[in-house]
Amino acid sequence: MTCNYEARRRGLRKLQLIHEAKKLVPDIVIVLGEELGRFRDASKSLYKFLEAFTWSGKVERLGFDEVFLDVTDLVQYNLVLLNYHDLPHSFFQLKRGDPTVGFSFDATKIAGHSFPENPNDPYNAQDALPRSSSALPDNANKDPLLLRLILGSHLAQHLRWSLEEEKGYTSTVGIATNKILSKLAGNVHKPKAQTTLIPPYEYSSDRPEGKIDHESNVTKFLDSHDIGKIPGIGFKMSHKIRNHVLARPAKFDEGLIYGETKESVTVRDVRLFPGMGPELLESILGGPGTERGIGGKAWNLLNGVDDTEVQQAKKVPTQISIEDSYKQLDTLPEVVKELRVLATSLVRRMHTDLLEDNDDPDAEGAKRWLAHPKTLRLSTRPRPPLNPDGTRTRSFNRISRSGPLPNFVFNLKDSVDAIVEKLVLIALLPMFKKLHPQQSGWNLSLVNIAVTNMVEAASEDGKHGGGRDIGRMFKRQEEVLKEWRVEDKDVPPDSIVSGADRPSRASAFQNGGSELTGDEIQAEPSAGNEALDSIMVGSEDMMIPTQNSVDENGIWEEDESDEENRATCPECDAVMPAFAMAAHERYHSLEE
DNA sequence: TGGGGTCAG
DNA sequence: ACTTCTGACCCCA
Repeated sequence: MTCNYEARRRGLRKLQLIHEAKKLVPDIVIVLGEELGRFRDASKSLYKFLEAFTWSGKVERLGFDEVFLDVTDLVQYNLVLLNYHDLPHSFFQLKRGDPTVGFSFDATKIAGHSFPENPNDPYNAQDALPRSSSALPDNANKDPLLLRLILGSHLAQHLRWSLEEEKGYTSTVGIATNKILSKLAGNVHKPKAQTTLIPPYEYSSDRPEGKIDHESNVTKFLDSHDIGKIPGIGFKMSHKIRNHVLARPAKFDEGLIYGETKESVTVRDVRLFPGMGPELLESILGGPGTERGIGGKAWNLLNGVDDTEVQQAKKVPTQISIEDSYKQLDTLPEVVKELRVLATSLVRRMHTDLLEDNDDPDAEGAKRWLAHPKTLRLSTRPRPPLNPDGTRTRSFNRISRSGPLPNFVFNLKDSVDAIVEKLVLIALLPMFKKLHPQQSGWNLSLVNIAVTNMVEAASEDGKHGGGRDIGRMFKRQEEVLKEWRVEDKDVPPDSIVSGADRPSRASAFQNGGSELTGDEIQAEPSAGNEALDSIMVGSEDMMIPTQNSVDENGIWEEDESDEENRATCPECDAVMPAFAMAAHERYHSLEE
């Protein structure tokens, strides 16, 4: 999968085949499996550490070990603060208006590496700087961009140094004016180094006094990159672009399996291809299912243009998922076992990532949910079946089914095991059968379960100093409740459970209240003959576990017989008609 | 919203 | 024999 830098020094690469690696380095240590928890913790701590330096909170994570920082505001502030009479002895303020927190630096030099490394072309970085002797603030405007990047490079160096001091992590940084350029600049010198892409960023030809034209360093930098190396241009898109530029499809296909091509097509090759531009790229990359405006976007990337903002730090993830892969997963008992394992991790992850310490003394629990995922998804990757007869093998990777996440998972009084047990029985297993109607022969190589569709809980702030934000709470209530609104009152209760994959909102429900937790307003159940409906809220959309049989096609079937269509509550062992299980489960979730 | 695709580390 | 375990965002119906 991957290897550390120690191994790379010995000639190993990531993605290398194990037998190759063993040949090269017989004393290689191979570690099977992973332990992501520690990486997640390290990542979070790293991220928090860097976030504390920013003023804007613009800290965007890319995976576990990369992060974009938008430090435009710090740099701008310190640019204004510079004393042009003595740039070599500058001070970078890390806090606004506090000259005591920061570091000294030489504002006439880039910290660390630059691209180009030794700018000895007519555009000399040093020449572009105001001279300390010239003493004219006007000169500072000679090239403010260079100064800003110099400031950025010193800030980066300070951050890297602090990170190593305080957290023990060495790091690599790229400094430029946008995400794509900084990311690529960061690749130039690794590990444990930094690279600043220095101006000019723009091509200029109309210099006075007949001076030589100046190529943009952005173009110079990007041109040598293989198109597939440009962030945002991945496997599929680089394939399409390559095919077009080389004007022939195959031949190099084997060569690029691991992303390397014999016949590399560089950004320059693409950029200078006859007629190349956003329109041609749109025709190459566009089509049904592709991103709108992809041609223009790709063209921008090839030119180093990226106006996407560095995202603000997010309080809750949009999705949490757990997956594992298997040599073979073929029987229902095995599947149930693995679902239990995965669901246990998932519930634990929900607790660590979505639960916050409750500082409200009125609240009954010590923890509160930051967000409630509304949806549960089960995905699998069936191993593609071999086709001896020649019929087309469909090339899909993963298939999935999703449905409402039952609310009992938010119950903090139940044990994780009890929650997992119910989740598997009531939600995951039915979804699995929907996903794999065939009773056997799935040959699964992967199973993933995820919670998505986060509805963020009203923040704690609303209730302190100034009272509760009623309007916002009603708005939230509206959002949370809308899926339970009465939509089709004419559907008789019987039909609720009659079909396994009945559309989920065919029946009429009013919220019973308990999917809201903690401090939230609860809905008033409606009166009268809707009383029955009102308790049947929660997971009744899902198939109810029953005694299943298999029809002649090997399809899962719900048993129609009333006698046998019974379910046992995993919690209290009560036996009841299957259709009542959802309501019963709801009852448990309401228990104090 | 559900299902799927692409891209990323 | 195109990794694994994620997470973000986009498209279409």
